[in-house]
Amino acid sequence: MPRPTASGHHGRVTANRTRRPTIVDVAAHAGVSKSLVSLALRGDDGVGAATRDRILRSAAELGYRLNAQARALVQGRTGQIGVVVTDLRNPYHAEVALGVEEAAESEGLGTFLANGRRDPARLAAHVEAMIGHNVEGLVVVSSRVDPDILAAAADRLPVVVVGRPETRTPGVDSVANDDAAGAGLAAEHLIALGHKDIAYATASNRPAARSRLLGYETALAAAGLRPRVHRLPDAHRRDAVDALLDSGATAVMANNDVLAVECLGRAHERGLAVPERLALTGYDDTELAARAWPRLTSVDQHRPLLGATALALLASRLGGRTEDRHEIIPPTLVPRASTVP
Amino acid sequence: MPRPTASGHHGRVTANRTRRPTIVDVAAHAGVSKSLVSLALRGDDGVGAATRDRILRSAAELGYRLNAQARALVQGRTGQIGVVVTDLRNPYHAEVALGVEEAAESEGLGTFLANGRRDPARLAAHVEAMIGHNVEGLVVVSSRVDPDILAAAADRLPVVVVGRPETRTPGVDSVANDDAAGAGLAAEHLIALGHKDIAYATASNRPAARSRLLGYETALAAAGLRPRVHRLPDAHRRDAVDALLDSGATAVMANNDVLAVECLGRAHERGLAVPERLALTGYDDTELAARAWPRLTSVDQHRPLLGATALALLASRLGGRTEDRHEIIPPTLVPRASTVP
DNA sequence: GTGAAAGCGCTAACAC
DNA sequence: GTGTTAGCGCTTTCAC
Repeated sequence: MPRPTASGHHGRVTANRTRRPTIVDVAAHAGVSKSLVSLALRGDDGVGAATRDRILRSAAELGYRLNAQARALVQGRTGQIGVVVTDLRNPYHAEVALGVEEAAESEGLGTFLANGRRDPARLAAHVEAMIGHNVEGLVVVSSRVDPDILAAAADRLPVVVVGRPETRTPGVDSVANDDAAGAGLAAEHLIALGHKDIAYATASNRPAARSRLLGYETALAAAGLRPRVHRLPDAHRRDAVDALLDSGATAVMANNDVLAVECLGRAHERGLAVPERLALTGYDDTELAARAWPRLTSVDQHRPLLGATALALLASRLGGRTEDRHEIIPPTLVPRASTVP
Repeated sequence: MPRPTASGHHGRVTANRTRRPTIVDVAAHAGVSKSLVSLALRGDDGVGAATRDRILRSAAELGYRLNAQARALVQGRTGQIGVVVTDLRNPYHAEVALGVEEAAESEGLGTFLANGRRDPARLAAHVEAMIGHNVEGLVVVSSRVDPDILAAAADRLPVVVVGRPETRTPGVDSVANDDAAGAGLAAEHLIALGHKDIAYATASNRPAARSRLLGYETALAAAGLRPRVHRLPDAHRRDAVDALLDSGATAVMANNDVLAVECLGRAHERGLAVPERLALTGYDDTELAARAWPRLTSVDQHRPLLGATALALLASRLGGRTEDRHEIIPPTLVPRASTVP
């Protein structure tokens, strides 16, 4: 196949795009061999200063850009890690990803981000695609990826899951917030404020929700109080919230901020003063909590730290660790006006 | 360099990772040539059924995965597009990206996502990195990328900006919400409700904010009302909001939902009934608006559509279009309880 | 200092 | 049907 004749044209603001220049083009332009170009571009000394300048000038003039894939192919490494998240619309995931990115950046690693959009099949496909793109490690910010997929991935590269999957996968590290402790903090906070009738509201029954429930029950038991759990399913949410508000509880711990804010809105509509008649706590410390009125007491899982920890686990695997690790990050209570008048 | 001896081991749940198998390994395992493996894996007919089965079985057994980079190198295309956003923590960006992704997926294109974290230098670096990874098109969900960077990128591949940059860059397509129309909708809504004293609140003076202001002023002028603009800088926000609430306005249009929710909270604190004493509108129709109390009237820019439109522009450039296009998406008013009792 | 040559994993043209 | 070969853009010995 004859090589397409390189046109002399290389306009900057032209729709007339030319073939992407390679080091061979730069070499020809500068009148040297292609290996010299490679060395010069990477700043290797062992290239004369004059030659190097000439090469760099040629590269700039031609608009040369390194082809990362070609380099990765020969070097056998890409310097990239993959981050696959359940749903980027959820700021929780976005902030964990942020933590991963920042930590990766300071390790000199790039990040490919993929969004599963809540579809397990798509999540699995993204995991596979990441491996296909030769990432050097994978952070899965999701509790919905099939363990088989994770195991297969972990057979090729370090994999760490952020969150609480239904089961742990051998060979896969994990990082999670200490849900039981977080719920305990919120419960103890309410108990300390003198509440005797504290209800727990959740829409989910997944591992994280179960752990939080456990923390709630433990704290109440320790104070000799009776736990009371309300399921708030997506359907009939309104009725379930009303039932909760009518239950006589003076405080409600919600499994997350969205649920809490929903209860808050309904309390307003029914004229229930918050926190005087009803104290409310959320979980996650999202923007929603910080901007609700009254501002919502919540539990901060330290999302960026979750992400940074995930990257640290990846790094230590890359450094040779072989035994599995499961990190638990202690959360923090953020008291606000929804509990403290 | 002698090739590392391929160990026979290929355990699934072992930390003992082996060299990644290539088509050569699969070929050896199946007792055929590597080209036959390549054909079989891509489902080319011209491979006997029995042979193909044997090859596929070998591939599965070895845990073979296609090396996307190697394929891209030889094919000259990656089938990937790049999406670079200002800040993924902002759900606006996340949802635009979502729209791009979905549209790309249905075109058979994969997506690399990169997060600029509000840093123009990092945004620029991501744009460059995307080109290095040989994406076939680039969507920049940001109004902060230097025009020179965009121009240089557009010289190599199709580039479309979502949002309102300070200046348009020749060779770069764009998609934006019709800010003036959106602000007009909100203003007309308030005017129709009988408000005579409508203030406009903004913290920004960037192009999008300026367009919204223009739409506001135009609508008020048409109704013979006097416009009144309040700047709410990040510093002294509280005082500025108080001044706004004390100004005698019966309605406030905020430049975005965050600002609106801030005014809303302060109104609650000062006992101003919303919407009876003060009507409020936001912009963006974020989750914040939908969950505030009372629920906030806002303007929906149709974020996923912005993203999908960006991808359509990319696709038509890839199809050969050379003249620039600038799409404007009409927004929609979402009336809620913060204006309508 | 500089250049020639081999090879990363894959595809595609062409022979057998 | 099947195998051989060249080559994508780059890095990396190894000679000169």
